[in-house]
Amino acid sequence: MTGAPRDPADGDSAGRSIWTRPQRGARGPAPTHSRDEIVAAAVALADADGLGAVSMRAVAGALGMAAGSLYRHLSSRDDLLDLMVDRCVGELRPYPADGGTWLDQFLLLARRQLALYLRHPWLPDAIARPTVPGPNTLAHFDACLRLLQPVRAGVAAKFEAIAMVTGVVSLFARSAAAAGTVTFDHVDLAAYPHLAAAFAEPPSTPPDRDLFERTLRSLLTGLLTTDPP
Amino acid sequence: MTGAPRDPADGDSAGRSIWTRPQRGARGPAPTHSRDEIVAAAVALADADGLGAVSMRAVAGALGMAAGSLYRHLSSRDDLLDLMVDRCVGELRPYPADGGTWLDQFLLLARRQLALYLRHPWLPDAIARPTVPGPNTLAHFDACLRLLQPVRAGVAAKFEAIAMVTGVVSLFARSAAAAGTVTFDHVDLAAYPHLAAAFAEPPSTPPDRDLFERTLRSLLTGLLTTDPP
DNA sequence: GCGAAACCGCGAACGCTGTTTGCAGTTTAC
DNA sequence: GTAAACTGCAAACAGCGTTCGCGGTTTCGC
Repeated sequence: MTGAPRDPADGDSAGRSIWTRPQRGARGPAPTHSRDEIVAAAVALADADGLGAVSMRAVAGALGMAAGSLYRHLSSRDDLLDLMVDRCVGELRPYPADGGTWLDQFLLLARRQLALYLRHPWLPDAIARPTVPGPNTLAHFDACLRLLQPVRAGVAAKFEAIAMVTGVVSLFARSAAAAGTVTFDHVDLAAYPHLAAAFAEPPSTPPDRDLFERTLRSLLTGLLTTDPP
Repeated sequence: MTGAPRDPADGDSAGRSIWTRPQRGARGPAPTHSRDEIVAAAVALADADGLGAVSMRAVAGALGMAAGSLYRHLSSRDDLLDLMVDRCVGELRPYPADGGTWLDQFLLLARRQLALYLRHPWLPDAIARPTVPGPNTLAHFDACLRLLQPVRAGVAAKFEAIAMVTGVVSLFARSAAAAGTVTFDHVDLAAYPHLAAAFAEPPSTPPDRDLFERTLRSLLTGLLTTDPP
């Protein structure tokens, strides 16, 4: 007979999130697949065909298990996405050690972040969702705060700056992924004189090789250096 | 008898998009609902309960029609979202007339954009999707290019700047909408010394009242003024 | 050692989604 | 006046996230 025992996948009423939930119970048989295996399979699926390809049935199928079985390890697909995000954010380790300007260090981390988002093009979308920060995300935040230690600004301003940098990196990653996607073909530009003029111009020089660095540099100095503590 | 006539909702093989498709045929009875009515109902739904509430059945239900009937006017839900975006972008009109620095003018437009995104919190998400630009979006682009006319920079750089501003405005809108949502409660901060120190500090002064303007100003000057043509 | 409790994986279901399709009924063109 | 074209509807389809009850397996307490 099976009663109504504690389901480890439950929210547990006290707000037990995926980060504090034990990976397996202490009583039953060992799970045939670990949580890490599941998350890794999901990340592989997302890397290959985007976030939309990460369906419970697809993830389960990739591991040779039934869709419903996933709910022994996770309580929802959102949980899975949170785990995927945190797993990939972990790839940012190790964080830059001290040495150099705080700005240079921060830009180095931002570059690594951009590379990460290009490696996992679905990450910006997954992060845009309301997310419960996991250990790796917290560690990343912590590292950012450490780099910003020499900056004389309030914590609120620092948090804003960190969030803004993450957002701008996402923008760069998205625009890089969407390069060549947007097309103005088959559009009658007669009603848009400035657009027409812009397209009539000879293709100007590509804006800048280091647009990324210049953008973030001006952004960070603007946000943090002129702000009184 | 009903053969296989040209379905106006078809992509039409020649890439006939939603923007070039006629609103109604020339032969049958008049549609009981116009395309604008449908889009308006969808926008109302999204404003009230988010993009997720914009299902074909919900939109159709709000207008007292069947779900399938929507496909007489649109060829997909993506089409509907494109129409919604362009409809709301139309609220940016009229665009700032000449008078003042180009930067001031551009910031004024950006402010209106931010207000728009706060009025329709789903807009950033709908815009993040790959989208076919509609007439209002094109007009907005055109207006941006007009404002940037006095700037000596290549068109590519201007396009980058416009996209970046739109993106940053989206970031501000999102962070404003998510204010108070993110919580670090019930998290063991022992392993994250800098995070712990940050929360231990007395709540510092709110970073800045005009963070928005300062950010965009430093961003735009960084992107456009130091760039050789 | 043994019973009971807890846990795992499975398969079938539920309600929801976007979309397609045949079927009237209505309007217009020729 | 007939035929073509169009509209709307109801039903269906595949896929989605999620739930539930079921045997089989492992571990705890005695």
